[in-house]
Amino acid sequence: MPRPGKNSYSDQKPPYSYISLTAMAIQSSTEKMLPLSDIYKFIMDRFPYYRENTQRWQNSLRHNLSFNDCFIKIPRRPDQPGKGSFWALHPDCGDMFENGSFLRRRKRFKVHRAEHLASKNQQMIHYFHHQHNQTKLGLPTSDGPAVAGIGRLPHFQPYNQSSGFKHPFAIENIIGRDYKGVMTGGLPLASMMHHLGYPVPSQLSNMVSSMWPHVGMMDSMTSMAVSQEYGHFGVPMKTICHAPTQTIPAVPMPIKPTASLPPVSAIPSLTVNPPSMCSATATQAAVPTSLLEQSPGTHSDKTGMLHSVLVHS
DNA sequence: AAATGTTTACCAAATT
DNA sequence: AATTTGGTAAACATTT
Repeated sequence: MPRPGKNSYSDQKPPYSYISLTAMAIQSSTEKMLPLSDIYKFIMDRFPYYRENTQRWQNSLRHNLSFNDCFIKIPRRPDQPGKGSFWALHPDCGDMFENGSFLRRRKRFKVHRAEHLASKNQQMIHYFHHQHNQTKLGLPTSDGPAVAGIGRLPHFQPYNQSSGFKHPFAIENIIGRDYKGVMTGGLPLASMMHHLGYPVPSQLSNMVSSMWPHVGMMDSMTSMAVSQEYGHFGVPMKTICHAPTQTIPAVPMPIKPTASLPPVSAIPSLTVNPPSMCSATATQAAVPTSLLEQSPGTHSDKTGMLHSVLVHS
């Protein structure tokens, strides 16, 4: 078992799956969407482990991006030049890490076939772009720009979870669970960290705060404060679901231990699309290639979505 | 060309 | 034991 004193955890593989890492990156952005390159940056910035074998893990990451429905592509508007699209979390993916494990989800989020079609996709795109506008205009935002926005999609009916999703960090989700029955992957993060040799407060209260500093106080974090790097894995965790009643993608968020919660956009290396101009009306010139009817059961539905998105507006 | 995206296949580990 | 989920490799396709 690696000891905290050693070479620290830097070189250890973070206890996060590519899905959670990606979700973190996306959620950390003010726009709640990032181009691939920025997702890479985010990960490399805080997890030294990923500064190597880039070809390998980035390929895996890309694979995850297009393979999982929880990620959606948001096409760039003409005023947002650059390579590749933006990646965002599907508004309905809810809390993918409910079980407290960022390694393995309980269920894979899948968009029902019917959901792929329809204008919903366009609405989503609109939503994200709108969010972009608001951020740019410095409009009021509860806790950081688009934070509360993600789930505030009145038009998006959570097609799955019947009722509002449970706050992943609700205390019940932390202690009120019979871990015996929980899969290994569902090991509480704190336990996992401990197992990995990370300093983990023994008391629950501390555990909670260590896992979700935004809930508690960052102070207790200082002890765990990591080098100049970003914390060792689990360290600063943050969720963005502050609106219990809404369907908001909830993901862990490693926060930069240094400054007091500097918005990701403040991180130099993480240059989020600068709120540049954005015409409310995106005029995309895209040809609607067979967006709607794709062979049923095909995973290529996501592709169709993209196209459909561009079609209108 | 290089960066992005998509897909298929295999394998291992976790979960049921 | 059978399923699921996640990681990796690889072959392509698409876009910048």
